[in-house]
Amino acid sequence: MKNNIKVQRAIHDLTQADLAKKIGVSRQTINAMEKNKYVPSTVLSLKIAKLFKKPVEDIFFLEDND
Amino acid sequence: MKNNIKVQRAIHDLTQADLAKKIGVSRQTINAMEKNKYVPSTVLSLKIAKLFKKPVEDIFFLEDND
DNA sequence: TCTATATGTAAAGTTTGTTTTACTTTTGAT
DNA sequence: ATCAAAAGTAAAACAAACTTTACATATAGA
Repeated sequence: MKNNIKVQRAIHDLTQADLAKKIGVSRQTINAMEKNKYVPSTVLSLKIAKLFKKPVEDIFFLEDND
Repeated sequence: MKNNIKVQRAIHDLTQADLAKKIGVSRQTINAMEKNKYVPSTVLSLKIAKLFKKPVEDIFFLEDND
């Protein structure tokens, strides 16, 4: 799975730390998500999508190996 | 977080085992999700949404305590 | 009622998400 | 060139997702 959180952050002018605070996770969690180190929970993706006012599918993308 | 997987299954006439097989998890995982035993990964919610041809937000819902 | 299929549940174990702390590297402004 | 803020990274520890096995309960049809 991939995501475009970094782009959404840029659009909304948020640092990783800002975003982390807003959705209630650590900054490292945001960083790891952006670097595709792991797959976040559905609660996290829903929160991020809500914050950025986009559907989950516009931010997180399935890949062939998923 | 809540979800309406059971309803979607009914609409598509799928058993828990059917759905489990289609998205590549165990039947108990589907059962536990329906009973809100845990929060699935974003890969799972994307796959389920894709299968049911609905946005993730139409199947999974944030609650106040999330 | 008998039987098959679907669903619920539980425990143990493995894998993976997430936090915390801490340090390094990059970037941008002065 | 310097400095501060932002981003990258890593290891240890903990929490949660997910699997496997196994059994119990429900439901519907013959």
